Amino acid sequence: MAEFTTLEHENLNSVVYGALCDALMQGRFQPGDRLKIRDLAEQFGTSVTPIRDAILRLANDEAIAFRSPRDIRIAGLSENRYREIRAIRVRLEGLAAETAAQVATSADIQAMEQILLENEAAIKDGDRLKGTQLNQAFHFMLPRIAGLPVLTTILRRLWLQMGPHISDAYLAGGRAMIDHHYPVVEALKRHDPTAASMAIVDDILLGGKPILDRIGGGSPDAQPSV
Amino acid sequence: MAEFTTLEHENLNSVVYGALCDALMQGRFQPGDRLKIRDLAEQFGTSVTPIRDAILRLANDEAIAFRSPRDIRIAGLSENRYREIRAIRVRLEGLAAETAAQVATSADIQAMEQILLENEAAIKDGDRLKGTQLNQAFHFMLPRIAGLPVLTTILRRLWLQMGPHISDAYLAGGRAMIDHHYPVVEALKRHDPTAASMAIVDDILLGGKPILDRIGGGSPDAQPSV
DNA sequence: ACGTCAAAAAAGATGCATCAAGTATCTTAT
DNA sequence: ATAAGATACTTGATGCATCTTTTTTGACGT
Repeated sequence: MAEFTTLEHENLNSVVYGALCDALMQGRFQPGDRLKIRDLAEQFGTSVTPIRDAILRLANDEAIAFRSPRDIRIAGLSENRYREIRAIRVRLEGLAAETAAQVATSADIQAMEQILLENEAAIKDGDRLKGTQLNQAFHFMLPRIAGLPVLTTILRRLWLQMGPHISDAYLAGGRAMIDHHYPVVEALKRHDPTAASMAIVDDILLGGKPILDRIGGGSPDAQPSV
Repeated sequence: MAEFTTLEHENLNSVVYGALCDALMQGRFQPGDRLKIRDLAEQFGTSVTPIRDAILRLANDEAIAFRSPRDIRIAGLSENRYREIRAIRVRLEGLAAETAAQVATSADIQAMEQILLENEAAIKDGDRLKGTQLNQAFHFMLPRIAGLPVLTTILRRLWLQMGPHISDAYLAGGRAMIDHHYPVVEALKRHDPTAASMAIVDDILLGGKPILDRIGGGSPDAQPSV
């Protein structure tokens, strides 16, 4: 029974949701920023209904929070919560990398190398926005190659929560973000699941260090769960 | 700045969402069942707005799908998708079990044993609904003990998708579901993270076998990702 | 200047009317 | 009797009015 192909009916609410997701992932919102339904409705040129729909979905994603009944804001991110998200990403992106290493085609690998190339250019140009986008594109390539749509959705949601918190810390890390990407591609080339997993874990933990430093006090990773 | 306590403003939409979530988790919907906003509005005694809000959230959770522009139905679950969900659960509940084993108090363990006790009784009574609920309660206890709220949310969403598909298969497995729970508690008692993780993985893979048999053809687990 | 409090403005929640598009039913001609 | 076309109905999407509560603002007193 069943197996519905999720054909996206481009509702207005989906359009608004997509636009807000992009904005969140690109760091165009700051934590604590307030969202007003009527203001957004005016910006998007719609009534308040599709905006409310999109806001509700984002709240369901825990990307935005209702601080009080009439106060919608970009959600905060405590150090503990960020550590939890990181631990989850380690497990899930590890799974994605393992699976991807087993099934990656040469076209897949070429696509990843293309992203790395463009990412280098973005870093050289100091294009913060493009760098952020390409970093995300790299990470989302793994579950896509692995053919894991559920995992992709989960990661997208986690990134929605991280988005407003990584923008400032991104450039602070310099090349730290992209340096760890090369071993991932190498492992995929060799079809080595274990190496691919270890490489992406390194990227999450080491490359993500500046983010943690910004959110928390930058204390050593004493947490057992990694 | 930041760190908003997610205080649930008991909106009507939250009430409806919670009720529908419960219904889904308890297997009170069948895959392909159609949902009608106006009908639900009448059942809940509200206008259509809070119902739409709740439906939209469930669609965002991918628990329900819009088959066509005016046709809302309980989502289907392909064998591949179920396998993916299972692989994700293995990783995430494994993480939860490891962490829980490190921090579990005697009160935590007592609570888990209490669930097992009630679950035994439910099986003896042939109370399918209660058995399903207690099985879920057991699984959600681990991330709760571990103090991993993000992980809890992810698992809840996965269960929302599985709910309509496990009800029938539950009793078919007989005691298979609860048998694998005891080693988990034993591992928690010994504060043995590895054993706890392995035990819960066993439960997911072996205890969940009848579900896979029902959804797919019950073919051997040839998939690499487990 | 600063804090307090009340009036005014704002804002999300809810309900409802209407729209467009699909579905079912009925009519009518063959 | 059947099938094609027309009509009526269903249904989610969208827009909007209103309600209640919150938030803001500004006057006032200290």
